[in-house]
Amino acid sequence: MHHSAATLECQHALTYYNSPMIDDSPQKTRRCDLTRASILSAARERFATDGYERATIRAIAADAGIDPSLVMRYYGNKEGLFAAAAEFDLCIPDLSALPRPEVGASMVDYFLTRWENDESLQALLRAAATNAGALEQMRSIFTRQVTPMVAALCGDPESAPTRAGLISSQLLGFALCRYVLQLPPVVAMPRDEIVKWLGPTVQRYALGTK
Amino acid sequence: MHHSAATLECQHALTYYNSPMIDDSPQKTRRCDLTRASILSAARERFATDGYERATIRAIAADAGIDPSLVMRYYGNKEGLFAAAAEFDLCIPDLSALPRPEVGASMVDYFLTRWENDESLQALLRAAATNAGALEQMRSIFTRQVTPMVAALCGDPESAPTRAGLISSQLLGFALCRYVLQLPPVVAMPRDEIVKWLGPTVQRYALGTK
DNA sequence: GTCTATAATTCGATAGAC
DNA sequence: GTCTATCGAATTATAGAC
Repeated sequence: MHHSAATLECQHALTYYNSPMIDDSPQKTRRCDLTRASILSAARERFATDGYERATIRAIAADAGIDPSLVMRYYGNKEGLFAAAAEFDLCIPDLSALPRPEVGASMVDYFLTRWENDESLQALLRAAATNAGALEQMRSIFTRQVTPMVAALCGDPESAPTRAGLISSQLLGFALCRYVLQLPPVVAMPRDEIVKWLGPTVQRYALGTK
Repeated sequence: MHHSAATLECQHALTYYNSPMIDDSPQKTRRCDLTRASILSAARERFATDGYERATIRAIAADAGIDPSLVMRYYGNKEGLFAAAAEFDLCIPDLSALPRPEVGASMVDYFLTRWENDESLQALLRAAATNAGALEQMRSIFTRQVTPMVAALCGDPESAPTRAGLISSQLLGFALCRYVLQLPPVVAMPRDEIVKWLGPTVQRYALGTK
């Protein structure tokens, strides 16, 4: 589902459009919020399917059923819109409590779920090929979320970045082939088969040796 | 629309400037050919670094030191130019003669060399995120070159497409992280270490079991 | 063969009415 | 708050001079 970026932006809007003295505790959903949410939703879909350059503000506004100038009003410019649409947290769960031999399969399973339920990731991957902001965001997620997770798992701060890079190469590569390139046999693979094939690979990258 | 008039234009020019009776076997390099070559070279570089949309014909022409309209004359339109710049053959060598346990490492080693010496591949990967033609070309390479190679290797026509998909996911994913996303630890990995980590993975995808 | 000039679109962004 | 109208810039692509 759609995460926290919308909420953050809305809070910003609330503090701006409401006098500091007014208490808006009843969480009233205003038309403004609906508009903002529909823009973000349409933006995620367009960015995910078309990439950064081909996703036009006009098309996004049309999908959201509003005027293009509203997009500019709420998000400043196209970069700002993309940043809001692609902002998200991997929310990596704590895997260190799991039995060691299961971490590989668990990671694959978790990332598959994440990919299928969040268009932001696809938008980010597609856009990273051409857009500098998207690229920086992918690097940031890798450094601040994936690498620490792997470090906590393998307990070796020295090899953790390399291991995180290897894991990312396999998981991102699979997502690339399945969701972006849509190679037929990769699209056709059932979920349990994916876990059986990729699980041991990720397991070795995370905890094994060369 | 302007179909594949690119090659047609060239042949037209050749038959026009050479009398049908004249034999030009000594491979005389004409100015026309140099121009075409410099355009292609500049196009590969731009498409590889900027992706399809951001690589403009103007910039490519400027890099090649010629007029933008010449690009149109030789390649018809932007799609035609990209097709010409990204067209290539993986030239996969015959690995079936190798000792079985070495095929994984050999494949990784071969693809690494290919990636580092041919900008077309990077151009194709970057462009595939947004351009339909590039996407179709990647699928074509997968179906007509990678899958047959894997089939010949594992001897099982049924599992070959899936195995080819898995191998592609790892190799393309690594290229994505190293050349496009440029994740620091992945960029820093020395070549022998890459082979040691990815070799067994590819080996298992090609010949092993789940 | 190469270049000049420009047509024809398209898009991001702004100003302002209501 | 939302929409109309439009500007300015960038791009692909064409026509034609030399």
